[in-house]
Amino acid sequence: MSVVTIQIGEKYYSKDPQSTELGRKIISASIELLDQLGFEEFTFKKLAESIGSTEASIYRYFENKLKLLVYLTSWYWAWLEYMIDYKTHHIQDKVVKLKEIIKILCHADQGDSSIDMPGVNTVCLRHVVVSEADKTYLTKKVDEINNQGLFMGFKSLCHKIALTISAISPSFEYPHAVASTILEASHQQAFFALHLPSLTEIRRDGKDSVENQVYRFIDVLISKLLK
Amino acid sequence: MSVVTIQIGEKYYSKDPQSTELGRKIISASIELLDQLGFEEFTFKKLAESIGSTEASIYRYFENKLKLLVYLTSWYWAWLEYMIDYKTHHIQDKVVKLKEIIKILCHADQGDSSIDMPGVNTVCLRHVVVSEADKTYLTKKVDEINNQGLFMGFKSLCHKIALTISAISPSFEYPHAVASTILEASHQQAFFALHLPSLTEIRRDGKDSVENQVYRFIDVLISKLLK
DNA sequence: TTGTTCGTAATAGTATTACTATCGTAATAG
DNA sequence: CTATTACGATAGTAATACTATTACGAACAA
Repeated sequence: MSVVTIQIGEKYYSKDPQSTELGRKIISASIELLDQLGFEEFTFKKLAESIGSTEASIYRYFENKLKLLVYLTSWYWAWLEYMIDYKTHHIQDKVVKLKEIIKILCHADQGDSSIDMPGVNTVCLRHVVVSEADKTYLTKKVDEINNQGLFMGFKSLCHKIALTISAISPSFEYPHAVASTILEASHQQAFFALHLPSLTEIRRDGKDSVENQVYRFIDVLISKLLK
Repeated sequence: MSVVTIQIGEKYYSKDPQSTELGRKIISASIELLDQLGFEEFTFKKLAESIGSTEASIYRYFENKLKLLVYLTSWYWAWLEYMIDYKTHHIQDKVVKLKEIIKILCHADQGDSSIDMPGVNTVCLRHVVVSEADKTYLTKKVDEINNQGLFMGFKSLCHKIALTISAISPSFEYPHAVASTILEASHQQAFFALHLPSLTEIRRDGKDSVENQVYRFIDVLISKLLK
């Protein structure tokens, strides 16, 4: 059990939420409130109430709720990438390595939570990312946010997966496209299993967990693709 | 060149927008305004101004802007499914048929727009669906909307694709999961090519159109998967 | 000790959004 | 000729997404 701090660059916030008690409360409370309410119903006023502070105080840390969501998702991507490095750096066989990466992406390795973060409920954060992360880029502000470099975390993770794909199959022409597709699919299929089950074969009431089923689906997909 | 009317069930609206002049203006204007502003900035007030009507009048047709978006996307799915039927019903070879379906999904067949709709700018609508369609289900209201049967169009399209996949590869265990994945990927990859190009190999400035490149990507994916 | 500065938080205010409710009138249907 | 519907106009409400101003408390200097 190790404790790790994930640093998020200063361009994500107006004031570093990790630097003060109030800031850390904002982060942990916002994760739980976003999970409960969803992004649309979530407001800084409700967040302020839940931690006994005020709206204006929260605006000192984050410009608006979209920026806060971008911060949280970036934290999540950085955390995933850290776990991938930590758990796969020793693996020589590239095929085995990719399988392990997919397992981490799908959270199919929940059991051995060898990395824990103080003040961050990673289970809640995962729910938030599954349901809300796409909203960070499905907005007219994409280009603006992208120009500020705030999608670096996602790009970096995608590139890491793409590199492993290329190592297995150097002639394959779509490593990044496949990487971004499986990243998105790992969330979508889990979401569909819970809310729109006729869109997937993954079942919430099976003997196996949704996470494991999603892992096996993506594993089949990748295995056949790179054969 | 044929003219077709796509019927949308009455559970989608308070008053049928196809039944009046104002209703049809609401539909065509909302597609262009959603394309311009994005879902977040889009309001019924702005829509009313753009067609010289009032907010209250629009509320007579749609409960809220999410329901309007659900209506528009359902229309889009129904239109895609109609085109698939129209263009592939005669194809015997299931592999060829699936390729044709994918071509239609990716809009790689834009050239021969043999089906046109009066009052619906299908190019704009496609943009809106690519950028906004996920928001119809990425909300806390998913289950409510789903219980009202408003995702039927998407499910039906997904099922049609899944059936073709099963016809090619009867033992394959994830036909629906693959169908929903490629449906989503066909939008995402096009979006990434325009806004986050480092997430994909698809390029907007290539010799080939984005649509054609997306088609070839998904075709490679499916071909290797079902071999 | 007193005063100044500084960061932070609470108060209050604004423009906009997402509706709802009521009323009047023109067109239309029976 | 009457009853309905369709629509526009007006008004109003609660909440949202912010912003500007003020008040407070600790730290440091004179």
